[in-house]
Amino acid sequence: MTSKKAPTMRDVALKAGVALGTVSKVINNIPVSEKNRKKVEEAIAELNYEVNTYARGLKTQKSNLVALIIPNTLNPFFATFANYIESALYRNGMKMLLCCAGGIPEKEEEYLNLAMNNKVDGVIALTYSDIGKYISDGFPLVVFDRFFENRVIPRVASDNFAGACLAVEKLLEFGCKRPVYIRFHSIFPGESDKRLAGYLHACAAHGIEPDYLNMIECPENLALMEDFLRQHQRPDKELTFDGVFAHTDYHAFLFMEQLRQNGYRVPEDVQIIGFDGIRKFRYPAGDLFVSSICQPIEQLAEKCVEILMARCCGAQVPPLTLLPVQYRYGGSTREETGQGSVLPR
Amino acid sequence: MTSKKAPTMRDVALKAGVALGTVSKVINNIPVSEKNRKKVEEAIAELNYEVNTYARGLKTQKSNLVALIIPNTLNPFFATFANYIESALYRNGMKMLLCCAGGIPEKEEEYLNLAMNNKVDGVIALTYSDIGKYISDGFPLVVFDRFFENRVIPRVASDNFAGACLAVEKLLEFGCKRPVYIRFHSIFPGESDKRLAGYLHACAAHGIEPDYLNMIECPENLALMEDFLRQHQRPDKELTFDGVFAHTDYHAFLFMEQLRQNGYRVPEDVQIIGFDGIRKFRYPAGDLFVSSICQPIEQLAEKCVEILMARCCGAQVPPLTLLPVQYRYGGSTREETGQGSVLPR
DNA sequence: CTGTTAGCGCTTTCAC
DNA sequence: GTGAAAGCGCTAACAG
Repeated sequence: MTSKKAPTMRDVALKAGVALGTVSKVINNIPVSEKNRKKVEEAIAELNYEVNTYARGLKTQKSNLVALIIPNTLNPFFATFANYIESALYRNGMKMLLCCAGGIPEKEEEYLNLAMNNKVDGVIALTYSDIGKYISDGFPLVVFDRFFENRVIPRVASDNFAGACLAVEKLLEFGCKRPVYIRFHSIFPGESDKRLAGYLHACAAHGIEPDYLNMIECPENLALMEDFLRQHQRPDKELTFDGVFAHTDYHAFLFMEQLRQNGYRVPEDVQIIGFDGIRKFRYPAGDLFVSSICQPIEQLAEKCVEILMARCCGAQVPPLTLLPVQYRYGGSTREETGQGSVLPR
Repeated sequence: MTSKKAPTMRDVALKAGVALGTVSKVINNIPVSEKNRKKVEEAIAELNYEVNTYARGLKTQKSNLVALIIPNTLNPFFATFANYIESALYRNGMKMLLCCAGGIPEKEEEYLNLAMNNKVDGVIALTYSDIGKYISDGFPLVVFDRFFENRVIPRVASDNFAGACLAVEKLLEFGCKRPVYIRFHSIFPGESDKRLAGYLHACAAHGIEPDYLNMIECPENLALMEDFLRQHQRPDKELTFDGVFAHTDYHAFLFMEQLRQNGYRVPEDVQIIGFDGIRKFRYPAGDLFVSSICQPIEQLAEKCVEILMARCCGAQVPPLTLLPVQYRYGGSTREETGQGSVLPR
């Protein structure tokens, strides 16, 4: 089967006793007499014919391929995002080329080039590197979270500002008096930077003195958290804070472990809320690691695809689309109704 | 940039003042006079020329594309596998088309068809459905774990038999007297079925009466574990087992939680070893959920790609390749040297 | 509605 | 070495 040469449109035309163009029309759903359509369809079935994508692509300059650039799929957030991007693309008749660029700028550039040269119809990027310089306006690209100066690239993100406000408000609602923020941010500007603004805004709104760790994400995360902890211990070991909003679930989890190792109880002594909504073992059925402001990963992915499709059709698309986040209980807060892993819908 | 038509080989030839074929030769590294090569290379650089993959594919019937079929990337094992497949393919100059088939047999079939019709150069599949009937021998396919009757498809898997033996031996080494096995298997035959044989073998070798739960993976996992627990409680609530080898880390984790909810301590009262080596938040840096027999996911992925590449070159490849697994401490055993998340290398 | 035909951009003969 | 030319399989434009 593999060894034999695949049948071409010409073979189908011959077998059906019609012209090449007629076969093409049948395949592309262009009106053809019922009689001929039947004949062609039969011939196609008999020969097990399938269109050759190269020949078609050469002609149409369309591939029905979209490249997704993410750092990796080792991180469950990226992996989940990729999963839903693939689903959404598939529903749109597209296939996904996955690029795990993980810190290799040339690899990102290469995939961007694929789009430049019409090998893929578009690119969706969730990337932490300086992608901006490679692309021109009008390029079929949609980015998640990241902001590129002087570039008009449609962006999709969660409402990070509202999410941070929500985190603070939930902590207060559950009895915290002094919520702090532990931030480990990327060096690249993006929507997630607004978590800080949201935290500050919520503090101001509730008359709370803001207090936060503000560091660039680095391998010394743990040591920095340790320092932060020490600096907030009174001589009697009591902490000067009773609530933590962490930049991500990962940081929330690390800090929770650190607090527990130091003899503090979570959520009894300190309540913690993370950001992202990462699950144990499997999204979305698994339990959260910590109580969290959950990003609507599936909807974010769908929105990226929707916007890319619109863009490819030449439609006007909004420069920034923000999707709402949601608080969910995950064991690190004192909310007693807790239903950690209940599905979103 | 995107709006302008991409330069073709003809443009390069014109600019360089050579023939079309000469440009082609330069691009494909076929000997050409130094003078002409220079001219062509300059023209390419100036025009920012890139070969058109469709035209090339139409001619050569090669795409440098490989499809990876997995159920999804929501599960960290699959996601990690996909990540390393992508890396390995990239090192081989290939790009990865990702198909999350998740229970949609038609989707798998469709991607398999891509290979049938030379749209992709090969397929790697980690799938739990009846893929066997769609493929013929000689097809450029490599599968992970799964076994297809009457088909000669190269397979790659972990050494599940040895892994199960190792689990039992580790439990015994750490002081267990009665290790049981909790198995939730797929309905499709594969190498992971050999975990049962391994468990039985190890029991026999150490004069232990085997005792195991043997169920098909289903939504009632938890209830079945609950039943198992009840059936192994003496009237005084003491358990008739003191060690558990679980089919996967996920099942190990669920059972550990259930034991704890029932007042048993892990690892003090019961020690548990899972299978897979799933990490919290991120492979391989994150902590294990439980002590585990870890599959060498990266090496497995690399081996799949290596075999596929060999296969594509028409080389003879082994029908089954088994890679060694490794025990790692993850908190659910009484090994005291415990260094849970130390990297494999 | 149907059949014919001209390329899409490339690789690969084949003479030179 | 090099250049000319024949397609790869398809779509789309055109004449019938």
